[in-house]
Amino acid sequence: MEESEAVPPEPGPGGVAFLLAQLGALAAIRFAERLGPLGLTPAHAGLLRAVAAESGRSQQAVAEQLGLLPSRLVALVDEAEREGLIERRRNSADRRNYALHLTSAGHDRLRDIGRVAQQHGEDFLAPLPAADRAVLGRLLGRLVTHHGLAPGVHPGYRTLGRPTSPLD
Amino acid sequence: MEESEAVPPEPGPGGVAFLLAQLGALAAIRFAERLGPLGLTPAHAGLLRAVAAESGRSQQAVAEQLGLLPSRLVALVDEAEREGLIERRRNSADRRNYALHLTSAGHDRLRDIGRVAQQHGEDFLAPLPAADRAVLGRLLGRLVTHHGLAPGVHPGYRTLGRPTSPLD
DNA sequence: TATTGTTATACTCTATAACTATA
DNA sequence: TATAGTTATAGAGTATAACAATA
Repeated sequence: MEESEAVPPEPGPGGVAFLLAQLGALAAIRFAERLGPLGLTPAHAGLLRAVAAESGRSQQAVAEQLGLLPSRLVALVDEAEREGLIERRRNSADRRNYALHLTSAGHDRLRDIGRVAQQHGEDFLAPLPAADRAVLGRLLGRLVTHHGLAPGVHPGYRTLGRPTSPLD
Repeated sequence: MEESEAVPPEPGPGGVAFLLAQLGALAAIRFAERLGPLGLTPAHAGLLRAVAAESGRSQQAVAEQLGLLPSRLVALVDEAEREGLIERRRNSADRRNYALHLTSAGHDRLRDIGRVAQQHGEDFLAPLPAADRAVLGRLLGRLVTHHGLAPGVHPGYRTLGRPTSPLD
């Protein structure tokens, strides 16, 4: 009953999927902006989270979880290591690979990231009352499940917001 | 009642805003994949739509609407023109600028894009019954309005899926 | 020979600035 | 001099392949 026949000749992008894409991109941009002052990008945040979630994994393992190329992960780990957030520890059993660990500074930074993320979430959803936010969360959760998205992994940890005060 | 106190020490990205970012990125990727066989990127689609929405505008005007740099728009228009989808017409009054128009092939292509977009939307939201899709649409619509997103404009018409059969 | 991490290369987009031709 | 469009350049990501050390 909502859909009249007066659909315009030029196919509008008015679909819900397009709204999702718009808002998702905006949310990512805003989050990246908030991360900037911490000297981090979303990809760094994802890396710290992935390492914290399971310490001691190899770069390959983490790269695969995040959907990043190994060569890209090298650069991210380099930066995080230079900042003293992540440590590469040689595996004495198989010395080809490194075991990745967060430093204590890395854990601190991860807590900062958490605070930033929470504030971002609140602000971004501010226009919706709590009940609606919950409904939205459930609907999105169903889509996430259906599309097989991994819990903490953003498809495309690309750049989005080189830090104001870079990692180096 | 849902939120127990057992919130993990590692701040999860579990917020609704993160779900939005994940799904939005995925929706954009999937749309780009569907556009590939047409020899187009999402940015091309946005350009065709913008031109069709108001014929005869200058490149500057379109670039501003889409949030693209003028220099980037030049490349997009070049490609679309090479494909015979867009026409640059000299403005005889002020010969510094061009008036952009869709060709008839451009209109055809825009209809193809519309079909692709609609199918994409249906498939992406398939797991939700129609009533839920409507609810989701309303909630997202409120966020879009609140954040001042322009109707047909995706923040960041970046690459996402160079065509399988490129424009040149 | 296979694997982990690393480096090298090519391509594309972003961003800025310089350039041209008009005005 | 200011503006529309264009070109040039620097920086950063993606993707692929080659490479070193180790297994």
